[in-house]
Amino acid sequence: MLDTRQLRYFVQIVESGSLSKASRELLIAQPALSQQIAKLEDEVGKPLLHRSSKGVTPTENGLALYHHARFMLRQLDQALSIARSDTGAVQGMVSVGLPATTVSALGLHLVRKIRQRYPSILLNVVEGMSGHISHLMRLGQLDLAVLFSTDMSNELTVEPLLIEELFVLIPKHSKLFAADRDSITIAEAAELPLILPTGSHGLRQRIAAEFENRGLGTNVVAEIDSLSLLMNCVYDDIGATIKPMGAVMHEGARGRDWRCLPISDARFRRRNFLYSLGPERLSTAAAVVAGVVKETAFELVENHEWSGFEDYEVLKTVEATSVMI
Amino acid sequence: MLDTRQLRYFVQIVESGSLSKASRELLIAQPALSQQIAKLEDEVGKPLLHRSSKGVTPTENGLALYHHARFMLRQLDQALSIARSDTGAVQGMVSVGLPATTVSALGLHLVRKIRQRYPSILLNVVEGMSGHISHLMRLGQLDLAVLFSTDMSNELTVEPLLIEELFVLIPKHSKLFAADRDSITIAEAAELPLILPTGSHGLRQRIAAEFENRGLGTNVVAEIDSLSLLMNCVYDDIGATIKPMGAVMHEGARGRDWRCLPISDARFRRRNFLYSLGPERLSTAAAVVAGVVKETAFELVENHEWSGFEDYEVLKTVEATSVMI
DNA sequence: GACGGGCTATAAGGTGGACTTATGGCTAGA
DNA sequence: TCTAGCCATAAGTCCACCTTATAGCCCGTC
Repeated sequence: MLDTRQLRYFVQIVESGSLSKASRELLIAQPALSQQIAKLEDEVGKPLLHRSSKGVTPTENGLALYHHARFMLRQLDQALSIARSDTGAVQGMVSVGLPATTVSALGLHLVRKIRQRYPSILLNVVEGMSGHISHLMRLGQLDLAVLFSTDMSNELTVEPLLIEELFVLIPKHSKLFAADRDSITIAEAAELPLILPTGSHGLRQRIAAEFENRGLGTNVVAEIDSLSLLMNCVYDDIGATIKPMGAVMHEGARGRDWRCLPISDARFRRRNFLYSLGPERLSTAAAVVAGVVKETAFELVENHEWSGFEDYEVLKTVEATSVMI
Repeated sequence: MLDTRQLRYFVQIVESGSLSKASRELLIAQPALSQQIAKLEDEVGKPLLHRSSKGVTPTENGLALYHHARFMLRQLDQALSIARSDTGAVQGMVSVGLPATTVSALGLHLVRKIRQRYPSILLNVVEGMSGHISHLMRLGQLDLAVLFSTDMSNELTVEPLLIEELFVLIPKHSKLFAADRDSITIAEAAELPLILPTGSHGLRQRIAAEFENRGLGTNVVAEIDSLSLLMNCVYDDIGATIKPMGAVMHEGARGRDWRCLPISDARFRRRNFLYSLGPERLSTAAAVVAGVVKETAFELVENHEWSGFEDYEVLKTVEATSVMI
């Protein structure tokens, strides 16, 4: 377990460029520094410094640790001053876990709003696959998370956020599907080469299950867990994918055009839920951020700039072709 | 100085809701925890826990520290794994200091590019007034910074980035200046009520100096160091301000319209420079980010979506009315 | 009301980690 | 060759963090 003292010493050594100089600046004997650095290197398992008669320079591993250590020491100062402040202001660190498509759909608007309304809130957005986000939420490492099911711990609060529809996504220039079609059947989708998340992921499993239920196979040509890499591969026409609109919302700005084909006979939909820590552990700042998340989601639904986002309440009247995933 | 062990104990206590339960989970005697928490409270100077016979709950200050501590403990794990990794990949933490208007002009594009091209780079964007950014750069707490002058330490590398023009900014609905005018003279600007940064800031001083050189006073009605607050006040028609285009670049998305009046007889321009740590301390990741910063700036200049950004090289042929601030 | 169990705080003692001084080996420059 | 600067290792000291012991408060059950 890294220790702040070790990090402080290490940063000073890298900046002084020498153990003896650092020892003078820290007012500590040089052999103590030598021992502490040796101990740190043992703990990391790699050499962190090149030693010479002219002093020390960091190795690549040492340099990586140096930059990280510097950031963290700054965070420690911030933590102290925030913990010391008079309460009442809406401030502090709030950690929000968002799946990648949700980051694309909501992230930028959320960050803007928090920044402009609550400049004292330090917003930490953690992006990951939903399995990973739910793991972090369970570990108590997040204040808020957007997830797709309601099977989580009783200690967390959960409320519905929105419903998103899934589309078959291919690049505009794709040869995989007739250019004049603006929707696709589920049987046609099953015939396409598909790029999906790996088999352990919820979305993948439920799509596969729906295909099976209709006697269709899945023609998965690649399994990729990184949204940006997955979208890059799809754009190379390696295969199609099935994702909510969030996956392409900022692709236009990158000069990439997409076709988003609704599945006409089986409209795949996915519920989004907002999880938060229970009230006794939820900070004022996190409660505020939760409100802004909900507001941002509401605006996404209401302004209709992008299709495929629906209010959670509206879908109480269920379409015959709707498939909840 | 906060210590990681203290933070680890504190987080576990808050999550267990009791010192005795936390001591069992950490495999440490309860009195040791009691002493460490008392010590932490001494250091912070505020109570962090409410004690009762049923256990403990965090105070507001305790809750703020809890969330911050959790984030930092996660960062420690990340630091360890990054320091342990085999080198060669472009990864690690990179800290970039950007003034507020530069964040507006470049920040979102920069973050997008880094995220998509180098997902292993953890980009830490530090926003502040340029005085503060240059202070952090001098302290060695940043890898890169965008600043407006070249009078910094010899140990840093500096290169020109772009030139931005300053405009008198008022809301579209403003009564401060005739609605049919699309430029303003410097004498007219001096007559306006102005909201500027405080007197110690470079921009403020240079604007005041240019006014004085022409026998004009400055009619400053407010001094505000926060760009968002300053822009809010300007939008309330309290006064005008003088800023680069970056100050309004994302205001349209908030439903706020602005008039950006070039000063016709004294075109205020400001050079932007990119500072970086010297080569022996610049990580591969930071060098990569520097390249992306330059690329993003270049695109801003080239695509002409916003006026007032010029390539550094082009302005070697100097306009008669140009005033370098 | 008595008892037991749970809670946190304080005191006192022990020990190992973090410091110190001492020393040695290596390199570079005059 | 000598001097100065560098980092590493050894041995000794001391103090911070742990331990056990104890006390006080509370709540629930009988």
